[in-house]
This record gives sequence, structure tokens and C-alpha cells, in this order.
Amino acid sequence: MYYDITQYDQPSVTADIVVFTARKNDRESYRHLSMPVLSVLLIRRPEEPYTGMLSLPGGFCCREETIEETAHRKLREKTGIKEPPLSLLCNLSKLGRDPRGWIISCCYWTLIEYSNAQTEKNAEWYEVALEEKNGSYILDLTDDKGKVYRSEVRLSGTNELYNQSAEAYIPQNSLAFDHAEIIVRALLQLRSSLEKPYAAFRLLPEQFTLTELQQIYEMVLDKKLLMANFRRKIAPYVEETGEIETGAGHRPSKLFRRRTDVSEEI
Amino acid sequence: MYYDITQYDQPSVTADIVVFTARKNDRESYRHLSMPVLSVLLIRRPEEPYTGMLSLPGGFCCREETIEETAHRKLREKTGIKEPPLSLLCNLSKLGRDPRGWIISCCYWTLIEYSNAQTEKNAEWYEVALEEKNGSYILDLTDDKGKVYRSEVRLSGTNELYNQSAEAYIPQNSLAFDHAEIIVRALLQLRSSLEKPYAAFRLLPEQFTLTELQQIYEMVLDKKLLMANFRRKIAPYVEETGEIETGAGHRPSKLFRRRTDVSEEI
DNA sequence: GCAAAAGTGTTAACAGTACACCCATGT
DNA sequence: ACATGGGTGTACTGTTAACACTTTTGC
Repeated sequence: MYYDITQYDQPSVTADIVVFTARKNDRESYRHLSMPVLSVLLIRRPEEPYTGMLSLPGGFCCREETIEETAHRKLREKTGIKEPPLSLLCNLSKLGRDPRGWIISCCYWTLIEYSNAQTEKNAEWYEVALEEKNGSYILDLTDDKGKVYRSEVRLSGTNELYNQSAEAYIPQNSLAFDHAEIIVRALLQLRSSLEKPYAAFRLLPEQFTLTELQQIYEMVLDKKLLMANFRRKIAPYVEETGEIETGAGHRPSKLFRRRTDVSEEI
Repeated sequence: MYYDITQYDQPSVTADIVVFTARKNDRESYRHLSMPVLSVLLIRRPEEPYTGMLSLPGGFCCREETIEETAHRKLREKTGIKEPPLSLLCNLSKLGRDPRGWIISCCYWTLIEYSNAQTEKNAEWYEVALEEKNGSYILDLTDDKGKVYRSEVRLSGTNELYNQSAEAYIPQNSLAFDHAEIIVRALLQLRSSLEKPYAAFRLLPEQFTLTELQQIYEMVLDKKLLMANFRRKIAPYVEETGEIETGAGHRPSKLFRRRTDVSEEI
């Protein structure tokens, strides 16, 4: 009745996820704040190819799941996090990007609150730093011992994502496959998503101070903001809880929550 | 050496493309302008499944091409258009969305200038009209004889695209597969992309009047704009060519082009 | 002249920026 | 008291919205 689709060659399809979180050191002293640290979840590969190198969490799609469900299942296994909203980032499909054969990667990104996640064995958080340098990007990933994994990424288009670079499949230093490029694209998209604060809320607990929210912005955008202006900008999206943060050695902060009549999407 | 990826079940992958264009009737009279009409390219399916129903152009991905290259090849076959920039829209992967089996659709959208395209046999342009109605969308596609194909689409999230609706695979009236939903998502994304005028330029010839550009906006956003304000808004993106449109029965319009120092991406 | 379309100017409202200043707390 | 962070007001600037007005053409 129908054409037999299996007469055509078929690819394997993976879901790969860039998971960002904000980790916060405790206060440096009773009266000094410390900035949160933008971090990404990476797996040290236990198997071929690229054994021992760092890679994004993800896995092969199977018939019983949508791609997003595969991503959710993998995230549940690695972090215990339940079904965070996923943003589609890009599809990478150039033959040669994976030495095992024809493998298409559907890439997503998401944000989770650090205290909600317990990472399992070979999954670790790495601090993310991105620097632009005459058209290329320098991506530095730093583990908790201070070891830095540097990758240089050149994006073909800009962050508009409708194209993919020829060099995408060359593993960059300690990052397997084209995963360095994926992380760079995800960070660029995260930054532009901060025009609205929905993404930032996902990095904070339900109640937060406006300073904490501002620190999320400063961490992601990698620049300082003026408090008065920032507060006016996000005022429509938050509401006071009535509660107060205590014991911080200064004027106590009001605690806010996101307004529930605004969308949670990122 | 490596795990054998072919031991897992593998999906077929298709690239589907929502191609928009702006068709312009000739002037209704020597002194009345007529609005351009937003149109989308659809194929009347010559084969099972859904024979005779309308569907998006697209085709199965093969090993030798990236997904974008497959999309480009299919567009070349249907319209003769050479490699327009593609914007990633969504991946649809729910089992059951295609009766032939496990088929993942990678959906893109793009814009082309009408005069550049020659459609082949069973490909036709359909006028697009979208109406929101308490959370659902009514999509009306009209052929050149005035026949209307109506679909009702309910998006699970909004236009943020990280989810897909359970009913996605139910063919909507005359649209095969979940293609009605894809067109709705593409139109919503096209609308929000008009914050910058790059997308609009792709619907016009190299030289155009500001009124033509404004008509593109009004056509896509489906609302009237004020001329003076519109001109100020897009002024940074265009420049005068020095030439003048003649023979229109009114004060002649200056012809503009897009400034070449701004990105062409959509 | 006149209808239709091209194009400009004027104003008020609003959002973004920079900065000055006051408030509340733990030591 | 004082240092530190929390929080507000104000003045300046640029952008957007609404509307009134002038210009140029073919008939």
C-alpha cells in the first residue's frame, strides 16, 4: 500500500541537551555577596568513541519516545530532574560528525535550579566562560578542581542556526564530537532569551531576592547592570511575597516570586 | 571497536519546509494599490498516504546530505529556488504522525521572492489566513480558484515549540499529516521575526518602495501600520537608490534597497 | 482641480540610562 | 558608628504612537 520506508537508508538520531545551572558559593564572609557561577552539565565518556572526553548528556532516540521524551529520560537519569521545558537549538547532521556512522543530533537546551539536581557518577558541572575573538569564540569549561578545558569554535552563520560549519565534527580539545559548538550556540541563545526573565526564573528557587535575579542576569550576560534600572525592567514580571530574608548582615531583602500570570516558557 | 548503532531501531527522517512568498495582484485600477497576498507552497500528494491531500514540500534525508541540504534540494526541484536561508522550526517525532511508520520530521521555514520561483506541476501557492479563536488557531488556505481549505490547530505550548500536541498527527481536513500545525507555527515565527526587517527583504525584489515594504509588514502581521512611524522604524535598514518609480498615476515613489552592511539572516 | 498616494513635522507618552541619595542591618 | 548591601527618586535621552500637514502625479 505505502512505499516501504525501510528501503531507504536510515540514520540514527540522538537527543543532546545543554543543561545550564547557576551554582552559588556561600557568602565569602558575613557581609560580602558572591556571584553565582554559570555551569553546564557534562559527561565524561565511559566508552568509544572519544573515551574519557567530555560530552553533552544525551542518547539515542527510540521508537517509543518523542525526541523530547528521550531528552527528558536522559536528564532524569543524570540529574533526577523531571521534565524541564526544552528549547530546540539545532539539528546537526553532517556525515562524519560521529565516527560510528550516520548520526543526526537534535540539540536542545534547558535551565534547572541547582539545588534540584543530584548528578550521578560520571556527570559533573563545569563553569562556563565564553569570549569572542575576531569572529571566533573561545569556550572555557572549568571543573571544580580548577582544571580548564578550552575550545575554539567558529560558527558559520551567526547564532541564527540555519547552517552548520564544515569543521563542526572536529572534536575540539577535550570536547567530544561537535559538542563545543553546541554549547556555544546554546549560550548565545540563552543570552538573547534573557530579554524576558522567564529563563532566569528557572535558575532560582521559588522565592528570591531581586539582587539574586540581577546576579543571574549579570552571570549570563557577563556584564554589570545598574540596580535601579534592572528593578524597573523586571518589575512587571515579579511580585512581593511579603517575606523578608534575614541574617545577612545588612538591610534585609524582600523576597519575590515570579508573577504566576506570566508564561513559564523559556 | 564502537557500539554497533544499527543494532538499535532507526527512524526515517524527513525535511519539511514552509515556504512563504508574497504575491501581488496587478493594480486594481490605475490609481488604486492592491495589497500583496501571503502565500505558502503546497504539494497535492500524488501518492499514499493521504493521496490527493495537501502537504508541505519535503523529502527523506539521505546519508550524503545534511538535513538542510535535503531541504534545499527539494526546494530546487519544486520551485527552482537556489538555497534560501532556512530557519529551524521544530522537530516532530511522535509515533503515529505518519502511518508509514517511525518518521521524524525536521521542519524549516523560509521566504522567497515570488518572481524568482517557477512552481512545477503539482506544487501550487495557497493564500494564508490565520485567526486566533479562544486558544485555537483557524488556518485558511485558499487556492487560486477561491477554494478554501480550513484547518483548526491547537498548539500545546504556545509558539515556543518545545513540545508537541497529542493530536498533532490527526490530519486536519485537507492537510496531510500534522502539516497544518507546522504552517501555523511557521507563520507565528515569521511574525515575530519581523521585529527586524531582514525577513521582509526576502519577499521583495532588490529595489522596492517603502510602501511595498510596509505592505509586506501589514500582510504578515495582518494589521495596518502608520506610514510615518513605519518609515522611521525601518530607516536604519534601508538606503535610497536614487531611482524613482514611474507611471503609477501619483507622486512617484523613491526606490530603496536594503543596506548591505546589515545581516541577511532571517 | 482633485483624488490618490508619497512623504515630512510636531507632539506626548513611554522606556532606557546614568547617577545621586536614603534605608536597614550586624558587628 | 560604619561599612555594606537594599531600595527609591530624578533628570536626560531616545524610541514609539498618533495625527496633522505638504508634495507630486495622471486624469
